[in-house]
Amino acid sequence: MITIKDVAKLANVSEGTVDRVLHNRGGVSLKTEKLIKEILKKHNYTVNPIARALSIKNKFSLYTLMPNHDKTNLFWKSPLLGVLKASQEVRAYGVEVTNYTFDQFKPSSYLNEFKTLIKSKPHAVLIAPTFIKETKEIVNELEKLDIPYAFLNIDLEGFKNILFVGQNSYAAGYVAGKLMHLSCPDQSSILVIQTRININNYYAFSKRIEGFNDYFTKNDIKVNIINLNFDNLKDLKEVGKNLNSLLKKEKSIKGVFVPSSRISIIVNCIDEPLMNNLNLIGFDNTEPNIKCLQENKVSFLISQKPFDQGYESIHLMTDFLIKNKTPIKKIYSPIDILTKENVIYNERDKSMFESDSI
Amino acid sequence: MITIKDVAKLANVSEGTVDRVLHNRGGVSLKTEKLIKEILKKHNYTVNPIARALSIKNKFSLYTLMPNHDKTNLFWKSPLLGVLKASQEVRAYGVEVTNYTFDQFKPSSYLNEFKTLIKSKPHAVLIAPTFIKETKEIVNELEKLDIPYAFLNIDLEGFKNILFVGQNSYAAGYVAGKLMHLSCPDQSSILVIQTRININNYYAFSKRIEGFNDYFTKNDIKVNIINLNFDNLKDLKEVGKNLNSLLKKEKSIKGVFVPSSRISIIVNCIDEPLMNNLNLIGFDNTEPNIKCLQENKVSFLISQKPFDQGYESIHLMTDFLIKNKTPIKKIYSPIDILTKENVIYNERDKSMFESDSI
DNA sequence: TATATTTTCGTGTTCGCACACGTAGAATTT
DNA sequence: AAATTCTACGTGTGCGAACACGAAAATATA
Repeated sequence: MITIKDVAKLANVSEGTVDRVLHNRGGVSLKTEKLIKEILKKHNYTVNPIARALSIKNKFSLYTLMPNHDKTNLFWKSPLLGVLKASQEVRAYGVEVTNYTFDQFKPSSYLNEFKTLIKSKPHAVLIAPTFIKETKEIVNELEKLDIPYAFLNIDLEGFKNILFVGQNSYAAGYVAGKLMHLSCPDQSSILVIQTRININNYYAFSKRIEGFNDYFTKNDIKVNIINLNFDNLKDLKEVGKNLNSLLKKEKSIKGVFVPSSRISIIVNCIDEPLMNNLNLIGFDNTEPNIKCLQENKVSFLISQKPFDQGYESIHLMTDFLIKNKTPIKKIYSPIDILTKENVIYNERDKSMFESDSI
Repeated sequence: MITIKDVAKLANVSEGTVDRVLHNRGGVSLKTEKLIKEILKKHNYTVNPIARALSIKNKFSLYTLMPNHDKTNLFWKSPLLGVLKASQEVRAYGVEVTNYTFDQFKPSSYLNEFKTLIKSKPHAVLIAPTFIKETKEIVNELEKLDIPYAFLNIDLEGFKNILFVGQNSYAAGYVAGKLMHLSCPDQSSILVIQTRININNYYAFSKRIEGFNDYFTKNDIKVNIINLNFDNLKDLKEVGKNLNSLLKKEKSIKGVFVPSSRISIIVNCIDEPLMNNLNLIGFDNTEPNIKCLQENKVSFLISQKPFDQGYESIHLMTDFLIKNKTPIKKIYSPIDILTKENVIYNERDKSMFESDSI
């Protein structure tokens, strides 16, 4: 591994000159520049990222803004864990990550947290743009201040975010359609359950449903899709009543598709006897969802490596900050198909935490 | 982030003393040691891994030994790419990775390459233990020289390897069984094709078949499983003749399971008209296999993130070398279910190569 | 008490890179 | 010809940790 010093010696100049060429900071005559560049190429010099990181004194601040999580709302735990893990790793590179969370059902909370956050004048921001209208306002402010921003998990279009990390919702829904088709006999009815509790990032859910439906139409498969909306998932008794009576009435329903991470809640509303001939497909590997898989209550979960989403975002943003390297604009997460049999091999948040690998 | 210098100032000692305490190298009086330890804990000091890496002069050599790849044999390309990518990253940490490959059909090649490799007295070795007998010999030598070793992709039991990174073959086969069950109507016959060309790491393949069969027996599903062996996959015409005549004769065959990465070769042997009502399931996301998926010739591929296997092994071994950190003994790769619809989102070898992220 | 031996600790250098600062000599202006 | 920029480069310092060397302090031995 050749160093700047070595190059300098070879070119008969000082290290400073080589450095100037490397960062084309000017002040080098054309011929020495050419000579140095040749030597660099010949020995294919690469910076020692370690030394570089050590010597950079600039400290960067990176702020994240995503929904919080609690018992009933576990999805956002994973991205946060990924972010935290990556934060440890990039700290030594002079990047300080600070996390803000908001109530995902309150646009005002989203906006308020942002307003607090922005006071610290961050060098970059990573947000889960849960509400469209408020995101516009936020982005406006960011662009005014010339602060680069990236989107996590939710892929809003029409913004100048430098990066999106998350799943292609349409494709994920399409895969769900295929799995549903595989699980259900022909001519079945399929129930698609939306929960208005998520009117917020409605966009992703409707894309999933669009993909789901398209699978059947594009492949010319005849099914009867029944849409069901619940305004309030908190009132589980009410939900259960409606759901069970519908299932009793429509015996042709063989599949239930829940395009959100809340399938475990739905499962708990359905009477045991009705579950027997039902194939349920949902999203996301939250703990209760995984439990449903393992107890044979859910056939498939579509997952998206949320931990990795958080983890990778931070690393890519760090690269952007310390190397001025613009990332690929969209990083699509895998569309993982989880079953009872493979779910335990899918993710390992914990082991990643034990090993503070490089 | 508190530094050694800071701690030294707080304790009224020099940096050297703090360093001695940190590495308990002795030569520090009990009371100063106690004082320093208290300060370390109070400000919860953590080493700056960057600075540490820079100052460590020890160079470690890490050797890998895995099968080579060519057009007909693509599987081992991915782990190698992962290894190469990780090698770049750990180089700055003073770990030099050198790769040796062998002909996966020649035990002698395996052994010979090892014998060349071992002459360099590596600090650690990562091998894909393709042949059991020869592996015993190799391990013997390694243990005599006190060189730690890890297994990549193939999980041989009864050895003192510090690490295994790869898939649980039994579980992967079990998942394949489930998918086959989903795809085929009840009472079908299912063809399981083994290729003796792989008698070598036969172990993994037989585990996959065991898992596959167990899925049906444990779930009380009646199928008729037909086993077929081909001694020589090179003579494709011969293979095609046998295969096609069997398929023509046994109309009940609705599924074909190939527990190796060679399903694309099998696909190319089957006559188009016979493909129609056939569900094929194979292993590994090699380029030809992916093509088969996309052309609707194969229903599912079970994959195992081979790139990541290589990538992670190197990082874990590096941790082991430079931090004396013994990794978790077995790192199981995900059992990815690939379909036409989700395959493009599954892996991104290339993008990982573009971004030389930290 | 004087000398020898440990124990305990400070100093200085090194790793590779980034960057502020300084300066010799060339080029230009007056 | 003197005074002034400019150009092109060298020097020095710092980042945080590791470690070798050796000095001072503490203890042991005579």
